[in-house]
Amino acid sequence: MPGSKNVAITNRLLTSLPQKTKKDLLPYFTTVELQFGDVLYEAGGPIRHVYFPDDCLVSLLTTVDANRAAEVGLVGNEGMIGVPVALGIDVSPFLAVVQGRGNARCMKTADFRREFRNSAALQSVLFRFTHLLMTQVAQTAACNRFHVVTQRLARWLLMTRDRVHANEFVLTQEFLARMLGVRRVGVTQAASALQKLKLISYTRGNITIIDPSGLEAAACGCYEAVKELYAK
Amino acid sequence: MPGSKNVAITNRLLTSLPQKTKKDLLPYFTTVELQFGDVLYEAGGPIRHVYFPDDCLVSLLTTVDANRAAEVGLVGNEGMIGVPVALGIDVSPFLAVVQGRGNARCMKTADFRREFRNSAALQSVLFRFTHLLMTQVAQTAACNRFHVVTQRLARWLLMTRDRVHANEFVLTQEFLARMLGVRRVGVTQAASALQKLKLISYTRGNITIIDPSGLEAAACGCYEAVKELYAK
DNA sequence: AGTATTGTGTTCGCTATCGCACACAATTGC
DNA sequence: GCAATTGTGTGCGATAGCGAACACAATACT
Repeated sequence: MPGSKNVAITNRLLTSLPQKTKKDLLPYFTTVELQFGDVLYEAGGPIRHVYFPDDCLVSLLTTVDANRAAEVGLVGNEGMIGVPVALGIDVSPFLAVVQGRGNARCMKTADFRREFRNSAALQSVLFRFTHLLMTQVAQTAACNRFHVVTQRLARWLLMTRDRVHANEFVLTQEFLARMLGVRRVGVTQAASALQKLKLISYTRGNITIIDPSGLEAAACGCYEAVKELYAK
Repeated sequence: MPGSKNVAITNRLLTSLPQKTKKDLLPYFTTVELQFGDVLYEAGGPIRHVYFPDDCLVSLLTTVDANRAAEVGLVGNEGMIGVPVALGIDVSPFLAVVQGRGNARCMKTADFRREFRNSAALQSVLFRFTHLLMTQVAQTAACNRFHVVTQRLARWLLMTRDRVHANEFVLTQEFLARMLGVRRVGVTQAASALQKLKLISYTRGNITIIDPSGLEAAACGCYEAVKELYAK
């Protein structure tokens, strides 16, 4: 944990806080650079720290057995990792894995809990985010039920785009398969279909969104449904 | 809303509250008898009241389009309908439909919000339930992804059993199909398979669980995973 | 009693996805 | 520079679930 404290905070939950609240919190934060694949919480494991992403991206996965898991939530700088703490719980139901490397503000759970109790502003912001996350998870449940891989892949790419604020990101089909809970081959086929439509292009370990609005059309309505809620 | 105020409260969130908190709340409650099919909230609609089921059962559905929806949560007397209110939101992301008739305690959202602010005990209990609901929804997302209809049906029957505290309930395959987000025929086949295994039996509009533990074995692990969490 | 409605069972062809296996290309490490 | 590893493409048969259509049984209506 390098002591680089003077980098600007871009996490939107934090920036939306009143100055005073932010000042109170700052002393407890450390800045960490999260790496691709870092596991922040195991499923059913303790929540020792909470994280506010600045420019990294974290996936929340629910596991059904040893080698099967599906992403149920995706959190970037619009949110926080460790929502259960806001609800008084310090065990994570999810496996939280870093999907896009970058910085995050990190705080010990105990410190956060104490500050949280004392700040109505912080509570308000976090409860709102908790609600959004719940909605996102629920939409994913329905989406998993009804939509085909190509649509879900398109949705996933768009969600990621919104959170990393870039049209290009580094990830393998193998990884995508894990997130979507499908075979790697399924991703190859879906991605290849999207590429044929000139919506995306990809090379080894790298995907670029060429036509965002076209991709939206190829995605299921779940993307827009959730996006609209986040917009508020 | 008949003024039958002197029926014993059996909702477990309410019974777990300290006497004083309960006393404070009571004046604001009315007892309502919810009927099968009653819509408590539309998806995206206002939350005008919150409900604490005594012996009714409510399904939370996420819709993906006009005629497709899937159940993402099931709430009986262990919970509350209107969780977003605890998070400061008064719009429901879910369609909330009464699935099993019975009584519930009902309170105006505004009254509840006020009492909620003033009671740490109430907050604690409800935040814990919010967390459980989040977990349940997430498990459903993964379950929808990986498990076959027969397993999901078994899971659903067991979850319902736990919430109505009975082995027999009134519901049609058509209804089950809506909840699980599959064709009615899919339910017929799954139910018929379970019946052949002597785990359940059913007649027109009526299902009986014959062998609960056998049914657990036929269900996916999602059932137990969530049940264990609720047990605490 | 007779009719309409509702609930359940069955069949048909079709598609998405699965699991598996193998080929090949690009990158990494020595 | 060569071998090992990693990422992607393709083909195979199998299967779960889909949409649609139809048959029949039980209940409700009048």
